[in-house]
Amino acid sequence: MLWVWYPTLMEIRRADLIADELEELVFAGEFQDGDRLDEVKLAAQFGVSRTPLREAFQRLIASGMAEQIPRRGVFVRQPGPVELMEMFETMAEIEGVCGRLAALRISDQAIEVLLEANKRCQQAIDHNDMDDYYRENEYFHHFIYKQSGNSFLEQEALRLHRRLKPFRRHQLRVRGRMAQSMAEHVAIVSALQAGDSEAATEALRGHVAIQGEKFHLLISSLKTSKG
Amino acid sequence: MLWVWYPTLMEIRRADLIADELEELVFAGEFQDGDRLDEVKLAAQFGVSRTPLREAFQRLIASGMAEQIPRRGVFVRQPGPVELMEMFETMAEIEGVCGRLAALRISDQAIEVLLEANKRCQQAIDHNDMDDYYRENEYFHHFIYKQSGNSFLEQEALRLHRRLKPFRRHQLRVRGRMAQSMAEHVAIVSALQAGDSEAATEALRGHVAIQGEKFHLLISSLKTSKG
DNA sequence: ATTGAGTTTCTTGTATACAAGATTGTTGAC
DNA sequence: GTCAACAATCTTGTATACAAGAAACTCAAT
Repeated sequence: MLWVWYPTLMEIRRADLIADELEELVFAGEFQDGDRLDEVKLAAQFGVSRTPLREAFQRLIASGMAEQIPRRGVFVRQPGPVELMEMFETMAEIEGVCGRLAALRISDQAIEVLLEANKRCQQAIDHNDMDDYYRENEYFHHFIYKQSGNSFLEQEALRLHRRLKPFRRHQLRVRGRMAQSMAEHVAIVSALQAGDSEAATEALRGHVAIQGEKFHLLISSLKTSKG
Repeated sequence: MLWVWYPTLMEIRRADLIADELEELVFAGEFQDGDRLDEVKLAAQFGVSRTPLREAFQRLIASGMAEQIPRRGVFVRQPGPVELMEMFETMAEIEGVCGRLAALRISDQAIEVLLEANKRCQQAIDHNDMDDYYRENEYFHHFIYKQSGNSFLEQEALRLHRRLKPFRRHQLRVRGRMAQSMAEHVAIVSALQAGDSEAATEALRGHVAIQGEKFHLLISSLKTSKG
């Protein structure tokens, strides 16, 4: 027998909603590294019982945002400077890989899309609209992940990209960073257009890695992300 | 006040044990793609209530081994041929990255360790001991992940390596594969020793990618993994 | 004041109870 | 026989109850 499944409200599970909210809270720096996630307090806060909370915890644990010690509790794990550097380096390498594969597989049509995206990035710079630039930049990168032609890799890249989001947010404030970033984008598209996988790898790796290299900026963003 | 924490039995949580067992069952091919994980049946099977099971499910879901449809249930997701190819390609690229960074950072002492590991690999070949070779090969790769000097990347590599384990298992049975694999190992160590990041990347990428290229073998291993 | 055994309280892990959506089965109209 | 409405049943999602380990507290001995 056959029936229809309406993909209307996919999230009727409070546990999922709570997991989302908790992730936001951790990203927003509402918790210090090592803070215990108090089941009872949070249950009261969210107006639910402990059950859905504990399911939500498992999601945070699996994504590395929290750690569970049996019979002790669940503790949030904020990445320290070293781990952050490692995460940025990994992101840079993975983006490099996406670029490599994209250079081998991208279509002319997709190149056009990237050129359009870059045009919008340039407009954002012209208007000095940082939020807009951030949005367009994100689109640019996500689109390249997709052009790797490997949706598994794409998902992994998206996952890490999302995890690093809160630490990348303030990077564009650095004087002249937007313009530099834009120039790198142009170089990236050129490499992709030329089908030069080497150049695409290097361009993307460098483009992302630069964000991880400002050690003091990272640390300060860590310290100020709370307020 | 201070107290001591004995890291004796870390897993007193039945939920964690069950998650491990479920992962094993999925890896072992006990479930078909799309099979529903029946809470009540499994609860009876494991001799626990639904609660720990549902927590275990979240772990499978987070690792992509199962999918949850609200109000419908949790369904196992076995990768099809296409996704498997993508996962192997991603693994190859990530190992390439590990090799690249390792070439830049590996110590002479670590090189010695790899040479020793290769010696043991060769012995396994001489004795035609496939299990032993498999074990030594795994050690070899894990050790290279570590030499990337990036423990975040290392963890990601380990995660994917583990996820692909069931599909790599039968690869060594291919005629002459062990010897070829061994030769590649030698080339990899040479590249690392020379500090040649390019060569190390290529060598590792090729070494892993070869496993994903036997499309029919993968498919057949998919079909026969059940029996 | 410090230590440590014994006790109390708190928290987690699991079982069970209950509510609501999803599936299946039945019945009657056509 | 097909289909639709309705009812019965099953399954999931959440709340609550209970058991046991961990942390905090008490208080006597030194």
